[in-house]
Amino acid sequence: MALTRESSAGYMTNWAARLFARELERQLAPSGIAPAYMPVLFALADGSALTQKELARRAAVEQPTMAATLNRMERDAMIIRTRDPEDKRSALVALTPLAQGKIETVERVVSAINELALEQLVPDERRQFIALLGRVIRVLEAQDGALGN
Amino acid sequence: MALTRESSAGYMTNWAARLFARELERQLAPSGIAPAYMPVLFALADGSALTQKELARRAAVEQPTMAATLNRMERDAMIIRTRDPEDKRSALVALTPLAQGKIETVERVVSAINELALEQLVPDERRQFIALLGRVIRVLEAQDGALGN
DNA sequence: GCCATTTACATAGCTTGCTATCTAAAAACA
DNA sequence: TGTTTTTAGATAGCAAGCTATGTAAATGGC
Repeated sequence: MALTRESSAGYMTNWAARLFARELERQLAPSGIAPAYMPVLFALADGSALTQKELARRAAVEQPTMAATLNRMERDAMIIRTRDPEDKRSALVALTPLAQGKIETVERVVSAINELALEQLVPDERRQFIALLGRVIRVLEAQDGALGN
Repeated sequence: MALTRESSAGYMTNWAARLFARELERQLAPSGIAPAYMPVLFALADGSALTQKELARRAAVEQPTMAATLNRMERDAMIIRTRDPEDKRSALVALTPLAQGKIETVERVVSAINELALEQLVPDERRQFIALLGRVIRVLEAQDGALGN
């Protein structure tokens, strides 16, 4: 079978992800929230404080990626890092009131974009889409875990 | 309804795309081909020469992104740019024999990764997955086109 | 024929991802 | 106790995406 971009799951997934990111960035811009801040925002929304390592795990990104994201969030006054007295290597990250105050807006934006993206799909197809993505992710995660890191 | 990453189409799509990219990079590394080179490789595989603008359109990336990709490909001796005598603003891009010689390998790698990613899905589900991605892309592209550029 | 507009590309600057590698603290163990 | 190993983060360096903006060539009116 012909290998066209339209029939390559990887190419299509990358393409869709870039379109999601563009739209998200556009809609989040006024709030001062960048897309990469979102997993951190949601993880700490309940007022808890977590380590960088735990945040990286939840966002499914590598440690240096999370370090850079937290640096930008700190610059933008979205988080504060406090040295962990129990373990001097690590810091506990918590949201500032500024960030707390933006969570609802972010949730609305995310819902709106998901709604837009899926607007041509009936409820059953939406569930299917999410479920299929989940199954693809599980396979690729297993592969990723199998070789190193 | 709860807004968890597992139920956000955007988050899941981004996650899947990153996993695809990691695996692709790993498997393409020995060949010296970076993932972003692929759309260029396939567009020029027949020996034709295209402008940067046309390559950007086919890869669905912005012009400066394609410019940077072509710079890296030139550095890696994958393409040659020849000034277009008809239009002194533009250059025609063609693959070098080095790049031509890698196309088959790249095709094999792409097929293998798509096969891996979809290995848990039956043929019908695979078609569904690609089709749903296509419909999501179409909606987001329309939105993107509607506001500027 | 000349000026205004459009077009093709270049460049600057930023985000978000990655790998590889370093440092310092904590934990394990001999 | 002292040494080795593991763990948490930091840092360097690169890829690949984006927007905004600049420049030079081509095009389109008038």
